[in-house]
Amino acid sequence: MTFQKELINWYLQNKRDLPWRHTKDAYTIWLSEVILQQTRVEQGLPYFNKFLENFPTVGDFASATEAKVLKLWQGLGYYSRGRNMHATAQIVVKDYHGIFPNLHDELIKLKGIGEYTAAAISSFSSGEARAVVDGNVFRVLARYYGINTAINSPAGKKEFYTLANELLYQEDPALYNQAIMEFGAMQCKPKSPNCGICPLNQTCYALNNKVVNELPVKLKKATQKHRYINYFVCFEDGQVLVRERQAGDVWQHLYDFPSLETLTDEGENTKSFIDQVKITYGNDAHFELISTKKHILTHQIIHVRFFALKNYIFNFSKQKELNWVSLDKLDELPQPKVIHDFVQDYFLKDRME
DNA sequence: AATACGGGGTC
DNA sequence: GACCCAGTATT
Repeated sequence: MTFQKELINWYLQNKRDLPWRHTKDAYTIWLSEVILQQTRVEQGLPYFNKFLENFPTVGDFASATEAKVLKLWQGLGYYSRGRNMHATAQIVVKDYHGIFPNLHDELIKLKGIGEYTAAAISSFSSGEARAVVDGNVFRVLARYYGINTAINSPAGKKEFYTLANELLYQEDPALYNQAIMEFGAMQCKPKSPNCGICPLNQTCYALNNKVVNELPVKLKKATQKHRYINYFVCFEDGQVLVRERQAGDVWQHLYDFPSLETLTDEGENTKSFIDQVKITYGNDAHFELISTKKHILTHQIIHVRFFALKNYIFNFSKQKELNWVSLDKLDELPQPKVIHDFVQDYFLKDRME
């Protein structure tokens, strides 16, 4: 049997029953594909259901506020995906009469849709012959064909895309694309795959040459940066002072609190930290540590401290992103996970959901 | 060509 | 702690 037919045969016997596999609707498939970018199926699944419930059509998505979209996205990470989806939904309503494109060359123009997602949506919804190349496909091809070009180098990308499109099963691109990704996720797993039961084990280069654990090759990532963010929680008359995060950093357009960032782990009792607080919030400002948390992101390790702040002065005219909100309103705002956890614990733990 | 962008799961 | 996940956009 050919490589392609082995994969399809394996897929038909082993595939998971996933909701987006029951439709050819480009909008629904777009929802699933963007949600699943850099995200495991198990993590993305409840978000897919939530988005489809809240936004049954692309028109519903387009007419929502960005804050509503980000609130639904809360906890999923890589929030630009949500913001780009919102922008794309509005483009589709405006320029495509609300009919989601299903051809690669149109899809690739839209925000948040790159090579992978354009291939996925077009093949699944229109049957277009475009090979998907995601983390699973890189791994399956690298191992089976013994390719040691780095998958995150430009040369590697080109090489893998070329091979993937040569291998594409022309009779049913959608089925083959699903099959190779599912095979990578379930059988040809990153760590300790069970090669003994693999239908391709007789002809797999990596297995036959004992390099399964060496492939695929990936260039090492940069080291993580440590950051020290001190949040100041102001709570007066049932209202909390929140800050909408702006462009140029993580969590764009999500809400947190006024903060002071330090370059090193100073602690809250050093003179320089106390001076910085007084310069920022006035000489009478008083603060008290509530809790600390280490929050790990891909490129940074954020050491977070929460303080209760009293007797402060804010220059609201200079910081338009600051706003007082009630606890009910706060609960409706999209927040980074580290903030949401704090808010739940500190303000809302006694409330019913 | 490198880096930024989240959060969770696995070993 | 290191690596990975149905990647994309920006520099």
